[in-house]
Amino acid sequence: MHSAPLPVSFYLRDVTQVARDLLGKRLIHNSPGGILTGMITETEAYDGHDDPASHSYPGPKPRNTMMFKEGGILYVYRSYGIHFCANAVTGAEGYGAAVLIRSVEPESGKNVMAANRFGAAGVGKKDAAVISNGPGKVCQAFGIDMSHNGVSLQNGAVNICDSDPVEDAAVGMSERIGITKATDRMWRFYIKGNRYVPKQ
DNA sequence: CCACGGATTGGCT
DNA sequence: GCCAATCCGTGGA
Repeated sequence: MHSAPLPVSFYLRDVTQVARDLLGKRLIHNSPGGILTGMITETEAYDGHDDPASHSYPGPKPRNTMMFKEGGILYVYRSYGIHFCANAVTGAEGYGAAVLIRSVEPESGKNVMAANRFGAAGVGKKDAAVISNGPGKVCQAFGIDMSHNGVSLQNGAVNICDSDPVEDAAVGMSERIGITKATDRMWRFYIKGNRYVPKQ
């Protein structure tokens, strides 16, 4: 029931393995509005070497600094000038890989998440499936922004805690969404049939 | 200094 | 299905 944050060693493995194993784990944000938790239902791997789609591909830059830290921290970036996307950094110091959290199934704090997404007046008036079924939506619902870039996932306000593994038969794989490079790699992982996972 | 475009989303045709 | 919104890192002049 009460599970511990995943240890740093969990993240010091191949990024595709971490992306797959993060399915079913619990994302937790002890936010100003209350404790928010949800089960990770969809991820994508971005490698530190030979992956043109990765932000780390051009090498260390001001924006991607956190990707090159040791695994087990959060990398947040602004997408299309409007949204934020959250990643779990993986690999050793200097490697430059991360797992994008694309969708989450809300567990605790659903009303706060709905308020974060739609405003207080929108709570209870929108289809729940649309609260966190995309990377920008996850960050908005969970109240994650650039202030969380680089925070530890073990002992800060944002954690990822252990939970029951998802069996192989329930894991779907596909090419990554929304990219134009290295589209041949099947580095998107999701829980089949989950209503918070789009494009199945 | 300036121009370009993206790991997205939601609204309109 | 198409496309605008909107920021800022990055790269070329």
